[in-house]
Parts: sequence; C-alpha cells; structure tokens
Amino acid sequence: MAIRIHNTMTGKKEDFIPLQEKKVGMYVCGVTVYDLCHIGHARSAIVFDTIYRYFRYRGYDVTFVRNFTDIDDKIIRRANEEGVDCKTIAEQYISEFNTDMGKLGLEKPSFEPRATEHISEMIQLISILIQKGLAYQGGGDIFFSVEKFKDYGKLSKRNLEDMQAGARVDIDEKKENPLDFALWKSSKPGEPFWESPWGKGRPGWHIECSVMSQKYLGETLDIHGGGRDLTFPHHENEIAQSEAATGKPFVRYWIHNGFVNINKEKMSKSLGNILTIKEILKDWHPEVLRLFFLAHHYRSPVDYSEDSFHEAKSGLDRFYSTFNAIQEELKKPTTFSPSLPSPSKGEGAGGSSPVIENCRKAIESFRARFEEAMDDDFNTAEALGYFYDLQRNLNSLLDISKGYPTPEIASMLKQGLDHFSKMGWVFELFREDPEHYLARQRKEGLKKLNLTEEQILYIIDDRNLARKEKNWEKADEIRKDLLAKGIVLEDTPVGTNWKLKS
RNA sequence: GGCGGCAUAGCCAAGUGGUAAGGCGACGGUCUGCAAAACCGUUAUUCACCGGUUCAAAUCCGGUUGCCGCCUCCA
Repeated sequence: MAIRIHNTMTGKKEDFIPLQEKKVGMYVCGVTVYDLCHIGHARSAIVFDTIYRYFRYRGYDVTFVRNFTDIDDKIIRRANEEGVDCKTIAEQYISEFNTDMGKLGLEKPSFEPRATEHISEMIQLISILIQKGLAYQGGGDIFFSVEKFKDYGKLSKRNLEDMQAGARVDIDEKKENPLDFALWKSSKPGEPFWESPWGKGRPGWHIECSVMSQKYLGETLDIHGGGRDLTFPHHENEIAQSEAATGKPFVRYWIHNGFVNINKEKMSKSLGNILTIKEILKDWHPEVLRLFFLAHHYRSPVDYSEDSFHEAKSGLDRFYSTFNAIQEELKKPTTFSPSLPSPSKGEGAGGSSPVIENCRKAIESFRARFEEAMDDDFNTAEALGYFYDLQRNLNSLLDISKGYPTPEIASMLKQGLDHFSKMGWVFELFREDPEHYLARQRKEGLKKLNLTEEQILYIIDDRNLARKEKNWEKADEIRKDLLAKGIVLEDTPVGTNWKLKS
C-alpha cells in the first residue's frame, strides 16, 4: 500500500509516488531568524520531523532540506534596534533554534542551507527570469511579472482579477502590476548588500527557496511543506519563479500544517500571547508537547491551553507507568504455574485464556494498524489511539501476571515494549527510561511542593506502622494529609508507592 | 469584497459511500481494611440545520447558520 498524502495543490489525498523509487526529496520552509521560536514553529517542525521519520521508518532514502532565512527586513530592523549587524542576529537565533529544536528531539535535516550562502545562485536564477522576459527592472529592484506566468494562483486557488479587485496591496510605483513581487531589492544606505548586475542589493524573500530547493533536490521536488499561511504568497511565488525558470513542475506534493491558537485566540505580537518554546519547556516535558500535537491531525488547527497540556501530560505519565510496571515484571523469574485464574475474566486453568488471546492479537496486529494509520496522510491521532489500545492490553497482561509472569506473558510484554520503542521512534515519544522519567517527575514535583523524599518516606513508614496495627483511622488520616499536600499513596502487595497528584 | 477551511458525546479528537476509533471526565463492577493504580462494563440510534443523489451518507451535491484562516510580515 502506498502512502497517501493530502496535496494542497489538488485538495485531495493522493498516492505518494516518488520521482525515484524509494527516494524522497523534501523541502520545508524553516524560520526567519530574528527572534525566538514559538509553539507554532514547534508544531511545524514536529509535523515535518514526524513525516521525515515515517518515510525513513518505511525504508525511504530521504533528503530533507530545511532552510534558514538569514537576511530580511525583520532581521535588519532587529539588528538596528540592538545596534549590531545582521549576521550577529542571525547567528544568535540560529543557535537558539538549534537549542530549542534539539530539546524537542528533532532529527537534523540532511541540509540546513542559509539564504546568504546562496546569493550568487539567486542572481543567476533572477538573470534567467529576466532573459526569459518574466522579470523586469524597476528602479534598482527586480520584480517578477505575475501576468506572464499563466498558472499564477494555482496553489492558493486565486486568480489575478479577483485579487486585484480586492487588493489591499500598497501601490508601488516601480511595479507594473501591484501583485508583482520582488526578486531583488536595492539596498538602502546602512543596509547589508551584495553586488549584482543591478547594483548593490539583497534578495527578495521567495527566491531563496526556489534556489536552495533546486540546488539540493533538483528541479522537481517530491514534497514541499510549511505552515498554512505560506501557501500565499510565499509558495505561490516559489512556484512561479521555479516553473517559469525551469519549465518543469516544481513540486509533486504540497503539505501544509495548521496553526496553533492560544486559548482560542490567534497567536500574535499585538495580542502579546506569543508562547515561546523556551517558556513551554520550562513547565513541560518535550514529549508532552509532542504528544499534544500528535493527538491532532497535522492539518487541523489546534488550541493550546493549560488544560490540554495537563491532559497530554497525564497520558504520557500513564504510558511511562505502564513501561515501568512491565520492566519490573520482566525482572521477575518466569514461572510455568499460572497465577490464580480470575473467574471474572473467564479464565480456565491451563492453556491461554481469551483475555491473553485478545492481547496477543492486539500486539501482533499493532504494527499493521500503526502503519495503516500513518500511511493515510500521516494520521498520527489514529496511530496514537493504537498506542493507547496496546497499552491497555499490556496492562491487562500485567493484571493477570501479578508478579508471576509465565514465559508466554513475559514474551508478550517484551514484544509490546518493543513496539513502543520502535514505532515510538517515529513520534519521538517514549524515549526516556521509565524509571528516570518517573523519578524526575517526582523530584520536580517535590521541589514545587517544598518537600523532601525523606520526609515522605518517613511519613509512609509511620503510616505503615499504623496499618500493621490495623489502626485504619490513623492510616487514613495520614493518607488524607499527604493527599492535601499533593501526594497520592498507592498500597501494593510489595509496599507503598507514592506519586504526585496530577 | 475574493478565496479556502471547519462544525462529531460534558470536554479533547479520529473517521471522504457500508452502518460512529481513542483519550480525559462521569457512573457501575473486580481488586483493596478502605483508597489509589490497573482491568471490565456503561456513557453519540447519531455526526450544526434544511433539502437532494444513492440500496446505503458524518462522509457526495445544493442551500442556510455559526466559527476560523488567508488575501499585508507570519509556522
């Protein structure tokens, strides 16, 4: 079965047929490095990281290019504000980008080209467009003439007449058509510049992607991605430039991810609700963020809220609790004598119970279900549902096993854990050692509660003494006190565990 | 004004022609001294509304309402 992808160009899901068998050339618009990355950048990065990972999981040889826009108006403005040069700003925020994305566990793309390192290629491409009569000089600027490219608007489904009718575009005297866009901008005094046949200047925004994608991936790309907002004008303009210059189709499959809202509001500077990755990671484990995004389809808008992250966190905590329990169970010696059958589950003595058989089916079919979901336009939400299902089945096995795993159950638990590890890699989830994860959760929680583990253990000892004496009143009192402080106790056959109230 | 998208249980959310995944929550049960955790069960005869196509529609078509995005830098 082929992987199916929703192509923005056609608005439909299509079978993915790469240009070269088992190879994928994929270009994703990265960030303009003038400020810290926010949760929206994180979503886009995580969406395409997951796609990148899934193709590789599926055995494709992927060349993944994600650029840095390191020259642009916003960078110049920022540099002026801080009294440094553009390169300093760009370097600083590239470094911050790498730090943040590294913490989110993003794989490194095959290439991370920067606009300023491809100026000469951009000049070449612009020259070709001028030669072909598709671009013209206006003042010191070079513009692309949208009217000369007959397919202009095909990605964003607009036509020139409609756009001009409702145009809110500033009239620029130098442009022949208000919708023409700059390929090259002459530099104003004090701005960084490069020499060109048209004088000192710098590239327009769109040309870098045409150049860099072509350089690293060839004239036709399998996949081009980015945030929804980039469809117009950015990607529309890329198509115009690239196809006008090469005469070949630019991109086979366009993928666009949906936006992140903050408490149902659009994230924007003016609302002051920009949530940076750094701020998120102060409060949440990176996998909480990933789980949150992966629980939604990549094309839908998602709404960030404190509650939604709490929900994601409790989901993640539960997964890790299960892993931990499995690891503990696997440390125990296996035994051929089955644990006491529980009549409620309809188990008979000897042989596999229906419950075990159901678990076996769930474990064995997991991989196929996971792949089916992911093949269908990277449906991570559905795939995640199968992880939950797998978890429930493994917990069932743990329930039956109760510290006395049979070889059969132990092998199934092990298999389940392997699934979490292997398919979890695609999502970059479940990467931590469960014991470490849970220990750290506790440690960080204690810090917030201003308690030490010693104090809690002391109190638990005290309570266990009361329990031994069957002084339930006192034992319950102690448990209630701890609960009020945010500590939950769990009495198990092997002792009392504690954890933080979620 | 133009273009595009969305509307599924208390909440979050999958599902593009075959009879509604999953998570959170709630309730009942098993287990437990009692809890917690875990497991089992219940929780949408129905997918904003009105028409149409079809043997069959949450899914396709037309219309209505409501929300959102893009058209200006934006992931």
